[in-house]
Amino acid sequence: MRQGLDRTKVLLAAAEIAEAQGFEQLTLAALAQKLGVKVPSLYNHVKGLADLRKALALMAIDRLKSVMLEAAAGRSGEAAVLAVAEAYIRFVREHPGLYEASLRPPDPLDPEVAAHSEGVLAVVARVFESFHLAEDDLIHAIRGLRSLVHGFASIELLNGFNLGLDVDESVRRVLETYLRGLRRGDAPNAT
Amino acid sequence: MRQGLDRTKVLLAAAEIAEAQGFEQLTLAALAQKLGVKVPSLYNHVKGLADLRKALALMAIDRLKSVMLEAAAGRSGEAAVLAVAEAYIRFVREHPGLYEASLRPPDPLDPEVAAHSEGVLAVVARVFESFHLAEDDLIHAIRGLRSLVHGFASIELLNGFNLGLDVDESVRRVLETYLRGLRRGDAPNAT
DNA sequence: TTGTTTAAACTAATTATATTAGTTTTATGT
DNA sequence: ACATAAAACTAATATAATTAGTTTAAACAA
Repeated sequence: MRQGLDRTKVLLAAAEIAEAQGFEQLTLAALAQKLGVKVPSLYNHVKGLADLRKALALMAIDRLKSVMLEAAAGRSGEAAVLAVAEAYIRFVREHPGLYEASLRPPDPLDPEVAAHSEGVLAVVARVFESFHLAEDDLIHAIRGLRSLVHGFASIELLNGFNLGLDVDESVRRVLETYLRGLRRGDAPNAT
Repeated sequence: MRQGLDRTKVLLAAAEIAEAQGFEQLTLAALAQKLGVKVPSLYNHVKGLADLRKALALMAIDRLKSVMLEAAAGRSGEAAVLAVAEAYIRFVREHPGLYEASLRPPDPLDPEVAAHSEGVLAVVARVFESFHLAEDDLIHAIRGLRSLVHGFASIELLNGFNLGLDVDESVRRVLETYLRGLRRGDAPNAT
């Protein structure tokens, strides 16, 4: 039976499975069933599971970049940093399966994956522009913000925050704390 | 042929595979081969792959807690926080396979896993004691430090820091920035 | 020492997944 | 109407996990 599939439809269906059932549950078997097709037919559209996962990672990275860009639009300074960070965390909450796909491409060193990731980094760098940091300070600051946001989102994803305290409040506080530290000491401390 | 295996030997061999070849490569097939035994024989010692992964997660969490405790010994205040955070990051660098095992137990909500994780949290809480934070502030501060440290270590693990700048320097800077922010504003900002 | 018991290992079979090779079918365009 | 190319198929292979049931060897008791 002809289903009229193409690579895009396959990828969208894969994303739906990852979203609804988790990244681990995305198998070619599940995907073929969802599309009403036998497993080998998928090979007409993707080269295999690895190719599928890589494509999904690229899609996820691009979507993340989009929501970050939207959050940054029309804002500057600390407000922009906060908005971007919160958009990132919201994305992970709303699309846990996709986010996991973005973190686990078959080969993290793949140049194409790296290039798309750079795009996300560029947004962060842009948002820090108005801070007028020295080149090295800027890089350290970006690494810190990335760590904070990725770390927070990942722990939330793994159900790591067991205590009852409001998580959104934590996001705000933690970001404020980091920005406060940045504000009063972008130069390294003499130790 | 009798190999004289027991659960402990099986777990240690599993840890070695995870360390040397990565968490994903830890299969019952690889483990059986390493131990000179057929796959089904492993079922005399572990209930299956899920049980093996859970046991490995518990082992990893406990070892992480140990290195954190050692780092905290004899220190207090910010020095203790820094030492614990750096020990955490060092552990992830030296034992990436085990760390990944600690992050991906078959069921993250399993009570036993949760209990061991609490142990790690308790170390962080202890190290923050001398900061004399209000209860809520303490929880937010812990969440922030965890996010920062876990985020940094994970990104490093995924080869996410592509730029050439020294990563150890980043660790120091980022932690200092966070602590500085904490120092000058443990009460929430009026917004 | 001999015999019994138990745990450790085995063989055999089942299920699920991914992959490759080679074939049929169907839509499209000449 | 026919040729082509893409999309789907069947069949077969390989790897992994798991379960059931059997053999074997070590440990212990009579």
